[in-house]
Amino acid sequence: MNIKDRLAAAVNDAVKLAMQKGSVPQGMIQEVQLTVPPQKQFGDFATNFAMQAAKSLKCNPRALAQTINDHLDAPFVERLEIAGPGFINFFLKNDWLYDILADIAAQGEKHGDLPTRPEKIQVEFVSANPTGPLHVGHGRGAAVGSALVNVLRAAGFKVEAEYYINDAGNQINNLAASVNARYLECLSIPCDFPDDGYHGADIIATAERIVQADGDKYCRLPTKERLALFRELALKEKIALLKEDLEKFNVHFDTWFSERTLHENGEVEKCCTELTAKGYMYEKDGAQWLKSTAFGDDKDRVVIRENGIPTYLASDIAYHQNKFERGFDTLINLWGADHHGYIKRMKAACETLGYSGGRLEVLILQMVSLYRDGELVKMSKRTGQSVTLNELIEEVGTDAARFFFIMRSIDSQLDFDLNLATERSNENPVYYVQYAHARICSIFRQMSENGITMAGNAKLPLLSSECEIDLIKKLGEYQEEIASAAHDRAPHRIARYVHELAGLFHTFYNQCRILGVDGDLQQARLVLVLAVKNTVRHTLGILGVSAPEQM
RNA sequence: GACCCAGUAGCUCAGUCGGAUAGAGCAACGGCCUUCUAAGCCGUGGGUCGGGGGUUCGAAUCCCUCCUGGGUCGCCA
Repeated sequence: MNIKDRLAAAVNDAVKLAMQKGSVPQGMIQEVQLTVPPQKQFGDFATNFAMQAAKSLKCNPRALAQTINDHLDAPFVERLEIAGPGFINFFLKNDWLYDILADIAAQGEKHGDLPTRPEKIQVEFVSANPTGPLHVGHGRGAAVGSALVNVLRAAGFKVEAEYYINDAGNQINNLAASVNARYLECLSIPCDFPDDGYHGADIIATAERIVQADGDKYCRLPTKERLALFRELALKEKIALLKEDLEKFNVHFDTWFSERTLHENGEVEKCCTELTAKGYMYEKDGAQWLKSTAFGDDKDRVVIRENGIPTYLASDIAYHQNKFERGFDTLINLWGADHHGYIKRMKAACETLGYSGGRLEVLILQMVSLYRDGELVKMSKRTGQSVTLNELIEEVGTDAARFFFIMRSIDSQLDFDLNLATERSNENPVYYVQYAHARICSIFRQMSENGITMAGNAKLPLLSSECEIDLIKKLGEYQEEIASAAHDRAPHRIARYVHELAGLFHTFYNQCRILGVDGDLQQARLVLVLAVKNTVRHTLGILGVSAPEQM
């Protein structure tokens, strides 16, 4: 049991004992919550329990706190103070810190991996249409999504990362038509560019590649056949590029799920039949509608159009049924802010399928705006002027881009200033963290060079200066940080945590020498430094940022 | 008209299931390299937490209302 739980239990026992003795009125009491106080002068841990309990027990909070003090049996507590309106501040004997550090040292690189949990979670993210290159908005989704997957895994969940390939529907026909137009253009054959076509330079490149490989031979095909051929060709190429770009950005998917297979396997049809049988579908104006209002949606939604072609929602319903049937307890979808209006109907759709809407969590990621030379760079695919993820990576690097994307709460819009990220990259927080790691690696390199080895029975209580204590405390908070970041689906907390940890390390490094000090102290500090190194590596692993050994 | 997100230091943002004197980075100013990486450290200044009401012992946090910015309201995906 960790120190916090032991302390909470001790407080709880003290209250119960006091109740038995009649020192406080009998009654229901809430769980004892311990927090790390905002200031050191308030101790190692604090609780507002006395103020909370005073309400239900109808007694004076400070008096209750005093009674708890009188009945407390916790030898690891050095002293406590009753402060303000009734806070209880606990000052612990330092032993607990050395226990923590010894424990962390024993875990090695596993520090941060929490015990396995039974829950299976699927995280679906990016899922950009395979009609062109990823842009910076997708990049944010990719960075945050992959970090979320990593933090959930660290927290012990069984997690699968999935990319939903929208390889059916209108946009793919538009893709084919666009490639076709560029192809004919390459061959100087007059043709009109489709109204909804994609103007990106990558489409021209695709057409040029086709011309290079096969010349004008497709001109002789009937338009319909040519389009079908180009559709497959372009799709294959675009998906390959997506995979390549994402790998380069340190984003890996366990499953690439094709929308088309849902149609081909008859899952969309099966799903509609099922919903009709359940009475959640009805006909109106020649179309088939989902009665999504039955589960909180603002209006019912068309599933099968008047022309008999299923809507995007139809495949999405079948897709989510497919996900649930694969045995996931929870589905997490990471969507762009422009899709928030889609949440209600999707949750409603899950309900019609018989799955609680609560098992589908939709995280909304706010937009990214790109600035160059102080001016907003438009990211429209249609204009072909968009800055791609690839270009961003080339300019600022994967590490900086990922760290910046993840560092912020998903609820905040992101202004990405390219000039700042490139010209002044030395001021990036990611370097600050990586530098801490590189410094540590340097220490260990010199340790080896000087023939120093780690003994294994270090006298940890020698680590008694304030900066050492602070560092150990921070390390001790890591597991909880993982758990809460996973629980709240908030990977940005890990970025902040490691930044703070790196800061405490830099302070320590400037104040305390590690190599060349007294033998026992040197050993103890090496244990501490190794623990920091392992923890930094672990966090950077979650963030998908490299941990350089030299900078 | 409805819905979602945001509004906190000069700038970019944390903190939001109520807690103590609201934090960090950048920018500004002043110090620290004969010793493990100065991409670092130490110090200083900087705030009506968008406005107004309410609940509470206690509100940046909860409720109501208004204002501003962004996003969305399709038989597109």
